[in-house]
Amino acid sequence: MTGKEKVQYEAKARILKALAHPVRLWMAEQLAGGERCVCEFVDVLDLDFSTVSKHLSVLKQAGIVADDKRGKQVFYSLRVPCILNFMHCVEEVIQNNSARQAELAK
Amino acid sequence: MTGKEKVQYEAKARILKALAHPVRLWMAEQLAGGERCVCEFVDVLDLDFSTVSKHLSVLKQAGIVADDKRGKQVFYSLRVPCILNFMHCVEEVIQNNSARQAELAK
DNA sequence: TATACATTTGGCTATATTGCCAAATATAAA
DNA sequence: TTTATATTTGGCAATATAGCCAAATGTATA
Repeated sequence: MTGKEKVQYEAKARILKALAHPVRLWMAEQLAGGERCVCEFVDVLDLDFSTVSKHLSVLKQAGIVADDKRGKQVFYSLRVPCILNFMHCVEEVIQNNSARQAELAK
Repeated sequence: MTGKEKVQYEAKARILKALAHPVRLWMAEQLAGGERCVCEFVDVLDLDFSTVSKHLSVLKQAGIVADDKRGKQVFYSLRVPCILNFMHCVEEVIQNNSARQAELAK
């Protein structure tokens, strides 16, 4: 792995890492259905307001979501919908894993 | 987020997390070109043998790669090539981020 | 059998992440 | 202007991750 490659893969990994948390992943998928304000997530997520805000901040830093302040609220939206295509693949991995588990159990 | 959803998103996040490291991401892409033994990665990666082995173990646990012991060597291969499709999207995020940075700098 | 080679495992330290609380900030309403 | 609401920020403790070393395991070769 060359020095240039290293930098590139660190950048890619940063983006994956931003998505690699159950709450952030769920939020990203929710945003595919349209923008949401922080409070809407807090209502559903049984997490501290500050925790939700920080998760969204991680997604924002990574460039995955955009924020838009309107009045007292901040609305977040998905900047890169292609993110979601990947989820099919992740689900495929999970299914393969289950199938293999079942095979081993036989 | 319901209890069932929570479990599902934890599973998805585990898979993303396995990929969310520059070395593991790079190795996964390398494996798209065909199987490699641990020592081949060690030669290129300036990391301890045990570190490389553990990274591959993380990918294996996640179901992303398969291992095959032949003689003294263990060969790893990519179980789920669709993983790589996602990289285009990640690169798109990176490009958007650069473009936005450039716009802000103006 | 003894030895060398390829890999994994256990253990340790350093660092990063998560989530809560309290405090700060910003904006609208009274 | 005071107050309430929405959000962010700073800081802390608990937990997870990364990478090294040393030791254990498994397999081929001498």
